[in-house]
Amino acid sequence: MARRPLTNPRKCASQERSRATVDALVEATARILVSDGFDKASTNRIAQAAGVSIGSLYQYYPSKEALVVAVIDRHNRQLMTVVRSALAQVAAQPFEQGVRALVAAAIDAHRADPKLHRVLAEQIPRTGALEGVEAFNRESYGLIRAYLENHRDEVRAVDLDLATFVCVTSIEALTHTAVLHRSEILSDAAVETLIDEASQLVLRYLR
Amino acid sequence: MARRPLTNPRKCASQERSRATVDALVEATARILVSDGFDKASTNRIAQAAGVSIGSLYQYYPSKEALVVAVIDRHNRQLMTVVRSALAQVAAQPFEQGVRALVAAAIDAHRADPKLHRVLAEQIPRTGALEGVEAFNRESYGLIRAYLENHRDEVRAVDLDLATFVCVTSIEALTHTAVLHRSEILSDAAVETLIDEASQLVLRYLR
DNA sequence: GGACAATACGAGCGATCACTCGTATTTCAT
DNA sequence: ATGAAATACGAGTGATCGCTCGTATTGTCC
Repeated sequence: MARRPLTNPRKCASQERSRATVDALVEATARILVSDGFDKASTNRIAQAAGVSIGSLYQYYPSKEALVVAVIDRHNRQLMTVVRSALAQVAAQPFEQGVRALVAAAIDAHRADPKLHRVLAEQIPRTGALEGVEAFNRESYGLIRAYLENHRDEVRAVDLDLATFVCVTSIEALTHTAVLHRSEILSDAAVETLIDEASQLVLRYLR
Repeated sequence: MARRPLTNPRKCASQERSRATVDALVEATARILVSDGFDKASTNRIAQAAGVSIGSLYQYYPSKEALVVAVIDRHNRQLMTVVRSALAQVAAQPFEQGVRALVAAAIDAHRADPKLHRVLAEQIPRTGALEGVEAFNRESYGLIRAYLENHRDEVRAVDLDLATFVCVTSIEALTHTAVLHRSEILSDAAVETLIDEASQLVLRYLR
C-alpha cells in the first residue's frame, strides 16, 4: 500500500559512471522541458535524450515528477546563490544604491535561463510534492525582509511583512514578465531603464 | 494535410437542445479544470461530467484545446466587463480616488473565481493558439494606458508605455499572488489594507 | 581470472488518451 | 403523419503514457 510516486531520488550513485548517468538525466530533463514543455516530456523521451535506457532512469528516479523536482532543486539552488551573493555585496551600501543593485540582480537571475524559468513557473503542475519551491520562496522572502529590517530607519512606518510581500511580488513579476513577454525591453540599453523604473517603484513605495 | 486541432467551435448550435449541450460542455470543462487540473481533464471525463456523450462533444468542439479556449474566452469576457465598468465609474473621479477604485476592482475580479483563474494562469500550455488571451491583455493594457494619459498632468514625466507596464504588471501580480497564495490577506478586514498598499505603490510611483 | 555487486539495458504491460464513425433518437417543416 | 435534418450516442481504434522486470554488461576486489 506504499504511495508510489515519491519525489526523492531512488538511490545514490556510488560509482563515477552512475553519477554521470544521473547528471545526464537531470540535464536532459531540463532540456526536454524547455524544448517540448512538461506534457510532452515523457520519461521515455527524457531517457532517450540523455542517452540512457528507460530502465536506468527508473533506477535513480521513481517517477517523472521526481526528475522534475531534481531540475527545480538545481535551478533554485542557482537562484539562491545569486540572491545571497547580491545581498552580501549590498549589505554595506546605502539603501537606495542597494535596492537598485538587488533589482538588477533579480533581472539578471531571470535572464540566465529564461526558457527554463518559464516552464518551471508556468507549466509544472502544482502538486503537493513541490515543497522545495515553497521553501525557496520562504527563504528568499526572509532574506529580503531582514534586509528591509536593517534599513528600518529609512523606511516609512509600514507592516514589514506586507511591505516585503509587495516589493518581492512586484519585482518578481516585473522581471518575470519582462523576460518572458517583453524581451525587447531587455536590450542592454533598455534594461537600464527597466532597472531604474523598478527601483523607483520600490523606493518610492517604501519611504 | 489540413491542420487538425483547430480551436474554433465546429458548428453553431441552432436548436435549443444543442445550445444546452454546448453550455453544459463549457461549464463542465471549467469545473473539471478547477477540480482536476488541465492534464487530468480528458475529453472523456469532460463529456461524462457534462452528461453528454463523447461523440456529441466532438460534434461541437474539434479538440480538447478548443474547449479550453471556450472557457478562457468566457472568463476573459467576464473580466473585461469588470474592467470596463470600473473604468467608466472612475472616469470622473480624482486621480488618487480613481486609482484606488481600480485596484479594488482588480482584486475583486480575481476573487470572483480564484481557482479557475489559477488554472488558466498556471496550467494551460502556452500554445500559439491562445491569441484571444493576448488580445485581452492588449485591450486592458490599452484602456489603462488611456486612463493614465487622461491624467497626464498628475503624473511625473515618464514613458507612458513603460509606466503602464510597471503598474499593470505589479497590480496584477499582487492581486494574483494574494488570491492564490495568501488567502489570509483577503479577509474582509485585511483586504482594505492590501488595497491601500497596492494603491500607494502605484500612486507614489507615478508622481 | 573468478566471483559478486553495481550498473545498464529495452521489450513489453496495462492504462489512458484524443478522437472516429456507424447508428439511434429527436425536432420540425410540411 | 412523414421524411429529412439535426442531434445524441458510445464502443472501438491506434497511439502514447509511466513504469516493471528479466537479462546483459561493467567495475571492484581478491
